[in-house]
Amino acid sequence: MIEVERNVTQPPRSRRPKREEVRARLIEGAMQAFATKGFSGASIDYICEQAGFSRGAFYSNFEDKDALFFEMYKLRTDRLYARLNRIASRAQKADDPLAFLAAELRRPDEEELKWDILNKEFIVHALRHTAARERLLASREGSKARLADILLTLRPGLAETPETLDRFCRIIIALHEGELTQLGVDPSLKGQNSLLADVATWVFLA
Amino acid sequence: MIEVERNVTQPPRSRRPKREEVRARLIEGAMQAFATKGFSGASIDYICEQAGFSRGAFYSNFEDKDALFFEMYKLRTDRLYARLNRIASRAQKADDPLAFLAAELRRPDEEELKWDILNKEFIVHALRHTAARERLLASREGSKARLADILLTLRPGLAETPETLDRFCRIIIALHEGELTQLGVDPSLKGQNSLLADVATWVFLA
DNA sequence: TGGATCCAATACAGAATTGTATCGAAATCT
DNA sequence: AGATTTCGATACAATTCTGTATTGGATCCA
Repeated sequence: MIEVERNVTQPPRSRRPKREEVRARLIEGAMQAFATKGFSGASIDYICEQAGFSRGAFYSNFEDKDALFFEMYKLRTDRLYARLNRIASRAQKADDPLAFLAAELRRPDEEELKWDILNKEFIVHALRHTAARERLLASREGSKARLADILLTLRPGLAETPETLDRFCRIIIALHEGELTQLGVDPSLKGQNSLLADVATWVFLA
Repeated sequence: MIEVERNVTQPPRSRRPKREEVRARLIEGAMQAFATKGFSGASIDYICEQAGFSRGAFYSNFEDKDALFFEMYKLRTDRLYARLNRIASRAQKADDPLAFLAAELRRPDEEELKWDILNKEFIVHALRHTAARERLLASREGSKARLADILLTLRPGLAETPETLDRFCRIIIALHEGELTQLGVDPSLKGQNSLLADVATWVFLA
């Protein structure tokens, strides 16, 4: 085997990734690994392989697999929040904000479906570990609050009945997650309309 | 150590459990094990421990962990079907069949919540393994069909629009599963009314 | 430039897990 | 009863996984 010659003219561009990048790539690799093998099924070795590092990098950056799992979930949550905020700001300007919201929440990106596996993975994990469950609960309460904000911009009247508002949020979340499950199990449903949209129109009519 | 004396008068009652019982107890133990540790997290050793047998019993009765997992899920499905059939027959006689159905589906038995973990566990597993996904899909189509039967006894008119009927079923399932998730993550919700009931009344009003 | 520091890679020990081979007691058959 | 079959328990070998200790090259600083 002949070694590929290095480009000598170029400055010795940092051949070692920054620590932050190593962390980020490990988290990315963990997403991949957990999505394909599940939390317990993904060995630390396998995660590192996905990320292109050795276990040394892992143990230098994380306490153990749990820690990495939590960081991964946190990242996922941050992105979800960002997305919700984006939707909120755009929904205000939309012609029919309601339809816009339903369509937007539905959008079954491949990316979204992959994340949904991670979401479910974290949920089953949380159902077994109290610490994780409390984190999950807090995170979900955060999402719900953001969703409530969105609803309030659409129907300001709901502010008077926080009880009902909360119920609406829970219904939307339940429908959304339930629909994602169905889509995951039966990909042929992708073409259909969103269940959420159906119910939303009915409910708001009533 | 002094050996405990045996009761000599009693007939030598069969000291070895029947094969069928061994199988059943292993499956029961697997439910326990998968619910507490997850599929990959539950070692065969641990499963056998829960069931009170050694690995010899396991390998004598099942090919591997996957096989046991499928059998367990099958059992779960059978029980769910039985429950749905029971609900169906009782719903027909109820004063307000609709409310009855919602209340019945909701009922957050401890047992039901524990099964829900197994359900989710199987779902995440199925999202990763095509063979499992197809089994799961078939099983869920079965449940949906049974649910459709129930709805038809309540609203015979729906038979004319199978499209809508299917949609109703999917909505109910999505709401139900979504609500179980919320209950699992936040047990303090147990006191509240069923989301399903709310939506059901609204929808059927419309 | 030279030394100190950082940090991912590697080596290693210990534990856990899986699957198979074997054993022996119990059940069944003749 | 004696022989045979059944089947769960045990022993064992091979593999995998985890966590720690060590190493060596890259980076930073003076």
